[in-house]
Amino acid sequence: MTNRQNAALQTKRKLIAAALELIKSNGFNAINVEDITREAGVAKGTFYTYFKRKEDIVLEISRAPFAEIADELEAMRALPLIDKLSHYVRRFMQCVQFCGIHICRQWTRDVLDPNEVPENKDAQKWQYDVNMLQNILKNAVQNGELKKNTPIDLFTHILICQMYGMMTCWCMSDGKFDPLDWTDRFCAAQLPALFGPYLSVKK
Amino acid sequence: MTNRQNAALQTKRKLIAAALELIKSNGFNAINVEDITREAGVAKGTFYTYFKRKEDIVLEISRAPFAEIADELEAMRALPLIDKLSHYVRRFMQCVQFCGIHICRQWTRDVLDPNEVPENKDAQKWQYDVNMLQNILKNAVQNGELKKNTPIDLFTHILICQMYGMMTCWCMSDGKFDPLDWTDRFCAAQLPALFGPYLSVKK
Amino acid sequence: MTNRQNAALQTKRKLIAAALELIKSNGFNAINVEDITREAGVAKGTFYTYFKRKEDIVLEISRAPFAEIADELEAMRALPLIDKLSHYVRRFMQCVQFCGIHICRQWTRDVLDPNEVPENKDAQKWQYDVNMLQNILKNAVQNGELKKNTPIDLFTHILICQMYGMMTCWCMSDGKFDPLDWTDRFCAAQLPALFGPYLSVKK
Amino acid sequence: MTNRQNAALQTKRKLIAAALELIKSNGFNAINVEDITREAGVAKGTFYTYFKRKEDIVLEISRAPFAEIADELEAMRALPLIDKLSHYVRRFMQCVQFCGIHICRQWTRDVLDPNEVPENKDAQKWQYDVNMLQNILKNAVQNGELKKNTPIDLFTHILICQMYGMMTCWCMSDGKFDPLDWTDRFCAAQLPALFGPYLSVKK
DNA sequence: GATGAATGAGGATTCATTCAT
DNA sequence: CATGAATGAATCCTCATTCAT
Repeated sequence: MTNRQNAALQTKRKLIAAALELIKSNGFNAINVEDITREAGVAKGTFYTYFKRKEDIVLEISRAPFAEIADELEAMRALPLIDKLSHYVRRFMQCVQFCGIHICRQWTRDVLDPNEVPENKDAQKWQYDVNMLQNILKNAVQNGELKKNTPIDLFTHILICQMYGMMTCWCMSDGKFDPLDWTDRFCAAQLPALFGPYLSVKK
Repeated sequence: MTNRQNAALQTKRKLIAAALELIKSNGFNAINVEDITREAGVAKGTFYTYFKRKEDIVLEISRAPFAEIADELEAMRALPLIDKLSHYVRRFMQCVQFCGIHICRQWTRDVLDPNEVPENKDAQKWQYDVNMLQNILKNAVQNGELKKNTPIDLFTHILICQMYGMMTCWCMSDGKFDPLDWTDRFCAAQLPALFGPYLSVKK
Repeated sequence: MTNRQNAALQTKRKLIAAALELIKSNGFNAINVEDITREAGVAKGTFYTYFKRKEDIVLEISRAPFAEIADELEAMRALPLIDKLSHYVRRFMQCVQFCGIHICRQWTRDVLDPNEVPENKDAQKWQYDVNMLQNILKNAVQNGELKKNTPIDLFTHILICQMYGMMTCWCMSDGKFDPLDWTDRFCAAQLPALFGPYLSVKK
Repeated sequence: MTNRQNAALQTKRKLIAAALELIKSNGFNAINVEDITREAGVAKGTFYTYFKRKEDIVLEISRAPFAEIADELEAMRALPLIDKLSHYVRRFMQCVQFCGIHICRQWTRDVLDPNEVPENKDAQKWQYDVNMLQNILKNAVQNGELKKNTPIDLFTHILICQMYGMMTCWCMSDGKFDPLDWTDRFCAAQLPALFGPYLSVKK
């Protein structure tokens, strides 16, 4: 990578970091592009060197934290399924909290100009999360931890709804609903009940 | 009711009906107050006779359909708890679909001017839904259908999260996730597993 | 007309008058909508109550002066054709000068958003001018002043080109070419030469 | 010419060709410098190696085609004046059509920053065309084809206006007015009528 | 209660141009 | 000569809201 390319990468990172802080504190609508560039220490126009629209930086912000989860799962192969799922859900909700209410709210925003955004970005995030969860369960079936007749699709969607539901409750309850608090209770109450009948007997 | 009052009520209904259709089709941000009044056949200023702010009509839109659910529950007292809950969840998701993605998205919107809106309206809706569900369970305990040690609070929040989660999946999956379809599967899979241990034995 | 309608009309007139002066002095691109409204003594947004786009006021500006010419022609029925044409050309060029170089230049501007402007406004002005000239000649044939075999279409276009050509020379010569000065010389040199063979012999 | 000079010349030609096509298709305002360089296959900054301002490429585009006309006139010395003029006018209008409506419109544009453009470029083009036409007539007087009392100045301006007028009609009629079509009719109708009295008798 | 002209704050976005590499 | 990241000026237009009629 040349020096120039490196400098450009740094500029983009500064913009993302600045946007994360500002949106967490004030909300997406309450800040403008100039706020972001001022905080990042670059000129206003520089924003548009890296992002086509103001909205585009939101997805960029949440990409890095969630990407870490995937890495961690690799390291947890040996753990029992229930623990692995608990960990995944907990980490997911941590990322949600890290991003903050305002960024989560933004995920469900109107897609402003569907004509110019052929691939629906919201759908992308949803599909990405569905896939990751599905893989965890598929692997569990493959390595014999779960029985072959486990309804993977159903369980995947139950868990996704639970996670997105906690996020939405957090956003709509104005903070009354603490997602990390409930995450543990939900996992303890539901995961054994749901997966119990499909766990292979360990010797 | 005088003629004038009646005419006023009609005007308000025309505005709500116009707004529902326009927001469902185009999204809240994509339409303006003039669009609504034009569709309703009244002058722009008339909107502000009935709503203090543009945002206020959103809650008004969703009020009526959800209010019907409460009425129906009255009529279902005799049903077994699982059936009652299944019915409630299904009806809730029907209302969600009736309101449309754009209005659901609006529920999680930033509160634009917190100074002027002392009571957080988003929280109100969330609290309203929590309360209704909680009452169903409390009644079940009171009439002996559920054991006294039933973790009502936990179950209430699990169900609320499931419903809001389905709604959010619907919004974020761009239609791929069919909420009514999954509602039935979720109820069939989860309600017996969760509540089974706490149901009183019927003689 | 009610008082409110009357007040609205006055507002529109103030905007047109302000725009004429500002564009004549500085050019269309050099001024912005706020300049116009400030000069007219109204709020910025008021401009858009009367004009959909900034460009739209240009045609409005030139409408009134050219409309006067049509009225005057009525009053000149009795004059000989050559005099009538001379008068028309001269009055046309006076209107051109009245509007100023900047507004004339604007007539040939790119139509910014053809999708939203179904009827090409530039073509409208050109067609309007062609029609008026054509009518003068047609009437001359009808009342016997011109022979029936007069090539009306050719003469109409020659004259239109001459007038628009003087206008363009004025715009492109940066003032060196004086349109009114040349108008008289052109009329004196060309009108008799062109129309002479087709004028009916007077007794 | 060194290799480097040659490469530079090629780059400039690519830019001019790219700009011609893009402006013809979309108009000067609708394209930006990056469009031109992308089409030409060079970097954005390269544009400014060859042109001081975006506007400057417009005159460069039209220079080559019109320069050809001057060369052709040399070769037509022997032709009778009327034929020579007909040819000139026709070739001029061909160049106008070759450049396209958008570039012609650009010729009458506002001079954006008069302070930095001491010599008015629009005036230059107009003066250039006036001079060329004037020379044709002056030569005709010198070689005896036209009488000494021929009003050269008047005829020059009549013809210039006719040519610029056809161009403007073309631009303003949105294509309805076909300049080449009318060129022939105008020349046939006007040139003999105007110049007839001043042509020297040939033996 | 209805009207609709007037208000004016508000911000994303474009893009010509520069200049260090 | 070529590059392309960075600059930052420039402004049109929208639209929620008010209020005199």
